Amino acid sequence: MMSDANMRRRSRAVHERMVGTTKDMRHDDPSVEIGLNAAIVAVIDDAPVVLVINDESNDGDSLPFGRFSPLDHQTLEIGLRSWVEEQTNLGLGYVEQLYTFADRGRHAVPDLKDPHVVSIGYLALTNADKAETMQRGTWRSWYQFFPWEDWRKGTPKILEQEIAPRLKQWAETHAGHSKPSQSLPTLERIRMCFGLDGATWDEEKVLERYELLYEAGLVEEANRDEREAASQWERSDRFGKQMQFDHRRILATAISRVRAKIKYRPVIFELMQEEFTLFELQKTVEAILGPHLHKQNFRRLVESAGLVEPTGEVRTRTGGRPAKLYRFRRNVLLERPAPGVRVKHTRS
Amino acid sequence: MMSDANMRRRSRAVHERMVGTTKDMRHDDPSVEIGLNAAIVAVIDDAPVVLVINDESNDGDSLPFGRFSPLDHQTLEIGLRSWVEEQTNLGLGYVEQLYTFADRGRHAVPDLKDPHVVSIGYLALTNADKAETMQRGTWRSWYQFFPWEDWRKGTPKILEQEIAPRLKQWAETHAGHSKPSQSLPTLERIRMCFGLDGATWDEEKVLERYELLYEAGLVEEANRDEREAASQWERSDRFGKQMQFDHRRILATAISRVRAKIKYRPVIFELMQEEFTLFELQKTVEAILGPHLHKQNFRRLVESAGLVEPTGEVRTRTGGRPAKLYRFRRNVLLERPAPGVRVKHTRS
DNA sequence: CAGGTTATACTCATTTGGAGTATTATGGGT
DNA sequence: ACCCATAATACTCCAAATGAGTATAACCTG
Repeated sequence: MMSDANMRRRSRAVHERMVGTTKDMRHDDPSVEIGLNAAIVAVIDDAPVVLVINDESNDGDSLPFGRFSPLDHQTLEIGLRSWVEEQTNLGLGYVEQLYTFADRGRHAVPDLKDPHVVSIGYLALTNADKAETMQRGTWRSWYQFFPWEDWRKGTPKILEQEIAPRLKQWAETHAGHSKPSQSLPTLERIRMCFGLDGATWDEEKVLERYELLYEAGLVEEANRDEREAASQWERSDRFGKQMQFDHRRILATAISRVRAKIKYRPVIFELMQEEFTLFELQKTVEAILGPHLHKQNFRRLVESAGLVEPTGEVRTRTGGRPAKLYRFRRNVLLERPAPGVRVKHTRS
Repeated sequence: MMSDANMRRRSRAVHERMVGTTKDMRHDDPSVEIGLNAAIVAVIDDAPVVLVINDESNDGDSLPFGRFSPLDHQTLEIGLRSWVEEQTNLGLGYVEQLYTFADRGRHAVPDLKDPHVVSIGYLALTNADKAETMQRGTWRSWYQFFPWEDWRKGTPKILEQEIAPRLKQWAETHAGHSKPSQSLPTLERIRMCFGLDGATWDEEKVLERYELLYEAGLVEEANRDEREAASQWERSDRFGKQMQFDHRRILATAISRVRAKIKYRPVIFELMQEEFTLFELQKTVEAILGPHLHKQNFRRLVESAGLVEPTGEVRTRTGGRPAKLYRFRRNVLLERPAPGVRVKHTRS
């Protein structure tokens, strides 16, 4: 138990310790601001979409973002929910923290008189129902920002035609320039990230792929941040639409996270309406992961895992035999340690 | 491409946007400080240990922590590595961000004139070799802070004797008081978290368990933070040694993360020395997860996954037949999409 | 009511994973 | 030198999980 006096003493101790550890540091730091950014994801008409704020700026869309004020909100997440609701009239259900960035010169404003921003990325999942009440902003397919992630019509053309050759060229010209922290030779990293030359495509490596393209200077943001001469590149969406600040990186992190998470937690149901057919569920999983699932086995998987239960109703006009409707069995949480849609890909 | 003028314009836009979204917020916020906290983990003599700073304070040990200064360090991680090295003379290998907390009244200092602290937790892994060069701080078994996580000698006594009855009692007296965000009834949460009444123990739920004990007021930090009357509890380590601030929560997050991660990424080798026997490897995995592995199957798993290769040498004086030495095959990273020690528990 | 279409059920071969038995190579005592 | 406790390693067995089909059922359209 701690008295107020003790409390205060502790508080001083904190300060001394923290300053003590930074004796070589400058003390006239500009104040730091906390920025919250949300990648709000839904699946609409079998397409994975993210909520973006259209901007007149020519740096592209941004994710909804705002400042966190410690005096107004008890926790980061409460702050996030509050201003998202305020801005877009969209109540968030599932929310999860992604990552905190504070890179200087990457997303912070270079003018030192401006406050330094530490930005905390969040992932939120919602469903088409709730999405309808949304006011500001636009739902945009996330493949507009990451066209190479879209395997719905087979291997994306951009991969072999643009990305692979350009990355390899870059790797050769910059041989040995790879950071020491990167233990893998650049060519191998490229191969692994993009599943080239027989390596398997790992749909979870969204962030790694974006970072690689960034390093290679292929995404618009890299040039922007480098402030290189305007001549080198025409502004182009060839490698996906750009976004403001480091928002495309945050979105990449978000996609990586959802793709990984639906495999071991039943978060996929955050994206579904209350009742759904198994095929609708499959389509939603495929929208997130890529369309590689075997229909019959998917049914078996979901049913035997006890993730769903039939409502008794059916959905007609499916084009064929009517489909039974199901709902999420919230009780799985009580039975299984880590229930998720543990899909593995088919070969074909 | 962006001119400097554009850059500046963008910078203003940022400011307006961010202020715009916070119109109802107070603007005299105290400046915010960024605190970095590191849970530096190793395995020494088959025990999982964490580096703590001994403190004269009666709030217990703390994790190494320091302030992040955006002007001195390019990124958060660079800042972290820099002061850890400075303070402990320990070079960090594997480092991974855990979570960012900014809860008011929980780890922040309550006096508003003190700066608000946003604390970012990191996990770092190192091995006994490197650990020797360490200067300040002490290696302490993490089970001192979480005795109920220690299943090395069967089900921990504290679980059935102390935790289960007290939690259930708490759940009954506080029926219906559970937060709306928690959809599960409290009793069910307790059951799931601690594997009671037939539920399976999930070694990854370290954070959930700690949070539950915190909510129930059983861990020392809860009383400290609540500033309740000193009479209710004698200061006691019954539910694990306390730590300063929210460091025990950060450590819980770290343990959860390592326990999950070794299953799908080969991070276990960060904790090993260069050469090791398969049994040493198993002991290390067990130190992290709990000792539930079947020796023969563990070998099969590790070898068939191609995670290791024999060095050709053997280790004698094992007490029996000499054991072959192995080293980590870094090439697995090039072959398998997500290699890790995918252990599942045995029944017995 | 035929034919197209989708849902659902069922089969089969293979792989994976848990559990146990058998064999081999040391070191320590006698 | 030999016995044996001990640990390492090899091998077997069976059951469950998984990938990939084929077969059947129930709707809609014309």
